Amino acid sequence: MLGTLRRFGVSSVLRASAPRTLSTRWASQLPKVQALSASSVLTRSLHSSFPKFSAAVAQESTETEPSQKIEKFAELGEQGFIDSTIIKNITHPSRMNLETMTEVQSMTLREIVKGDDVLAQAKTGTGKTLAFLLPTLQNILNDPGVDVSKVGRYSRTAPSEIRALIISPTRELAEQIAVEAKKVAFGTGLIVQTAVGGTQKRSGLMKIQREGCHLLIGTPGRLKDILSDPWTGVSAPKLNTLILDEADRLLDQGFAPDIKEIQGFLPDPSKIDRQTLMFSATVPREVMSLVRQTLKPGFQFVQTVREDEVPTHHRVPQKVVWMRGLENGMPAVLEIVKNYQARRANGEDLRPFKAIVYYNSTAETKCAADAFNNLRRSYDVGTTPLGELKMLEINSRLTQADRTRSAESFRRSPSGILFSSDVTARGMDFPDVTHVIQVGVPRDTETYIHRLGRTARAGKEGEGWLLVHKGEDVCFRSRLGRIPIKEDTASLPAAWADMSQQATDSSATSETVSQMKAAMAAVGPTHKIKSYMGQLGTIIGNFSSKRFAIEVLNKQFVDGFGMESPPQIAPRVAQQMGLGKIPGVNIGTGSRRMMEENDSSSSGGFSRGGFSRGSDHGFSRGGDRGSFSRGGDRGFPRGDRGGFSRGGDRGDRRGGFSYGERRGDRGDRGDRGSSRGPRRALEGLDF
DNA sequence: AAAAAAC
Repeated sequence: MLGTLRRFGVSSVLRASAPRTLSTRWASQLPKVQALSASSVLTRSLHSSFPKFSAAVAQESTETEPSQKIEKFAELGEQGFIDSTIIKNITHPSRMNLETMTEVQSMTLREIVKGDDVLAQAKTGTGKTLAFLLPTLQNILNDPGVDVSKVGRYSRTAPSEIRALIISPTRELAEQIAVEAKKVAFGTGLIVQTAVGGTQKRSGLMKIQREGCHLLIGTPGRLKDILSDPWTGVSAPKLNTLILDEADRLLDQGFAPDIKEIQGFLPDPSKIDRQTLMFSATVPREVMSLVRQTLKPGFQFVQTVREDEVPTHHRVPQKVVWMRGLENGMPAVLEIVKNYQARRANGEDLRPFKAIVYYNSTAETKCAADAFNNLRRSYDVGTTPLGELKMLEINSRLTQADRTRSAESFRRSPSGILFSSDVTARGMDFPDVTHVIQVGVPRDTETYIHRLGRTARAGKEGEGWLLVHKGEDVCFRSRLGRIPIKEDTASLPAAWADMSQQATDSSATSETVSQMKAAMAAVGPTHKIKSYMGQLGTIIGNFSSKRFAIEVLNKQFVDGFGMESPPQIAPRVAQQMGLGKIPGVNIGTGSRRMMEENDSSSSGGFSRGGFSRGSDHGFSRGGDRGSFSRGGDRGFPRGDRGGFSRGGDRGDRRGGFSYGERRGDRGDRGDRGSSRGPRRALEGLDF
């Protein structure tokens, strides 16, 4: 277990009398406040798992000015505290061109150089990456065992010289961190390498073997792969620093086992003392016990987010718009674009429109990207406000090459729209994003916060939009009730248009709706079916009843996608989801066949409503991998899908009687009478 | 049937 790896750290004295059972291991320690340094900033040494601990330290003055001393990078060099080459890389105008440290950077620097374990929470876009890279690279330089000298132009570093490992939840984020690390390390002789999935394993390994490695950055799967394989020659016998970026994500259900396994491949911390660093903008209370088990007792908890504050930016106006139907989502997005472009054309001093549109499933991103591409083609490219916008798409079902291309293209582009799944939700730094638009209630509070954080970075402005079906208002309130989101009932009439009717007037909104309808009609039927099924999986519990949810999805399929009738759901799937007796559910196996036929005759055959055919590359191929459970349930007895449901949210348990019941929202509901307390803490403070 | 992440 994670905890055992940490038990022999610095505080082994404290550990000696601790009970060995997991549940009580840390509970015997007393709370202790170590530092409370600024009105808006907290640093604490955590020893406690006692609830209500935060009350003891909540003595900061309520309002304002960050009394934290402003620190310059240059001073760190003058003091001889940080290597002069590193400082030059950071400060030189032709390089990173940074002058002053951000709060999180200056609050964690000395702790990390000292060797303490640190959990740091700071808002999105405030320089967390540099906060852990700078001291970590300095620590490697300080290590007397590290030789950065060269023979000619060749490094003498071996692949077994890895001193620090950084784990990231996504490939693109790992690459982004590596780019920044190489900038900081330039000219120091320190070697930075990456290990992520979707790339040639062999060539990556050869590069590490040839050049050596001090700092390795990667994603869980590939790291596990190469560290567990003795043939790779890549090992980390001298590793003394482990960094979890987006730590709460890496410690949640999906990733924790991988992280645990990776820790098992690292040197025994009782033999080689290891520093562990965790960074994130969100630290929900659910992960705190895992944090405590993974960090040394007495670790520093640095927060630059005030206790009573939700970790979103006050700079970002956030709006929620209620939609009449799910089919109104795309017209509403189009209306946001048009409204903004009209204001720009009117002479308002606005930056070029650069937006990320988030969906909860990959298939939705595909449908939206295809539809907007259809629409864009119908404009005269480059001459109209919409035609000049680049339409891009990114999700995990694309090939890695396409993912990289989209991300790079969006990063470089001054304007455009990126239709994205949650691959880009965390950590990604696309410069100058003006809008973050989220369609549908995000799966949890943290997801909302991180997506929103793709805008208003590094002191810039931005705006946040959330488009939600009116029937999801209860779900919205329970999941996002504490976030300062304002209702906007005026800006987007397209969100409330009745799309079952052909518009008779000639208003701008009617035009927007009919344009979008035509563009959606031309999207391939396979994508529409997958979108329906994808949404089925994510939103059914958001509505007050399954019947209601099905009705809403069917309406989108017909009135929005322009399809004849709702897609067929396989009987077994329907039963699994407790949809067997729900009115409106179209039970049958026709959808699969339809998609397979459509996929195999790849160049169409379906009418595409006057638009040129959208490119199908990548998606349909990848789509076969996991969706629609082809062979996915082989080996499981019927009705037991091996941990498919998280427990408690399957409606079919009670013989299909599920009408009116609602899913538990992963415990963040507050009306369940559970012993977990009223709700999870956004700030991670009131644990 | 629903993000992500290894071949």
